[in-house]
Amino acid sequence: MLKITRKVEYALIAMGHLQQKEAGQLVSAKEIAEQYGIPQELLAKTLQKLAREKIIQAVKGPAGGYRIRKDSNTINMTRFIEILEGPVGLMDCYFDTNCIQLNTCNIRTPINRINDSIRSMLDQMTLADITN
Amino acid sequence: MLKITRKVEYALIAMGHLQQKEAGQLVSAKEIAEQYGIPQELLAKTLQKLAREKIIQAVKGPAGGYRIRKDSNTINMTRFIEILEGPVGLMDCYFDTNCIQLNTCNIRTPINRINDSIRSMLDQMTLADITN
DNA sequence: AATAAATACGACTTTTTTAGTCGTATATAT
DNA sequence: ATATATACGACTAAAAAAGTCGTATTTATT
Repeated sequence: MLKITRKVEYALIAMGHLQQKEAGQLVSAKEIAEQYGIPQELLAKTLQKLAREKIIQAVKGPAGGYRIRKDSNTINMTRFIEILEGPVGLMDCYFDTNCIQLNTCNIRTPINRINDSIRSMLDQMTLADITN
Repeated sequence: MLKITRKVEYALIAMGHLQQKEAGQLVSAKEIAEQYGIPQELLAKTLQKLAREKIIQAVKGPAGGYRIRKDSNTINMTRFIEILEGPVGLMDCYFDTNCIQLNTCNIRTPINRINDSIRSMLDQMTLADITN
């Protein structure tokens, strides 16, 4: 429980790596995958998601790869995680109110308070806090 | 990600229910399961774990069931969750250092800082905060 | 123009985890 | 005795996560 998925783990490792490079320098998914011993295909798909959301920039073709964007370290962790995994919530009913037990449920409110706490913690944390 | 498991969810619902009863009153797993529409066997096993850890008290035989212990609402959430699910950590390496990538990993330290924050949040939160 | 190396992306399979079920033993009030 | 409750391990089913594959597209290099 409360585990981060590999997708996020790999993405953070990659962001950390990109951040160390000089501004504008491109690094391929292959290079990162080899260096950290993670599956290339999976990392690639993960980076593609980040590129779609403009967290990083992708360049095609040989000698292509990914590079950090200037403001990428201002991205907060809630956003980052949700790009890769979808909604961050201890229970589904934080977002989705289709639960049949909603009316009888006696813990929804307090659980969602915890949820708020975790989210606001992650909101206040930027990528730079992790990768620097 | 960051989801709570059903076991914990069911356990919290049950604790909330028990807390509402008068001190010393017994409630069976069956009764709780029926009232909240959750699988009886699963709830029973969950409550058994809590009983083993002295969070609640079990009484066998007809008219038996479970009751709250006087101090059960002073139990902190980290403890409660870990009784049911084992170690709370965003990554396994928070507890287990068998990861092959430990030396090349560039995110272990920062991730574990987040982990500490979440844990200390849960440490400071008692069952009473949830079930009252 | 051809080639090779990179991203893009959906479909698929495998593995792991979580959820739920079942059988059997034990205790105990009636 | 019997019925009803907890106790608990083994098993099965379902869901989620992890990983793989195939194919298309872009583009630097030759």
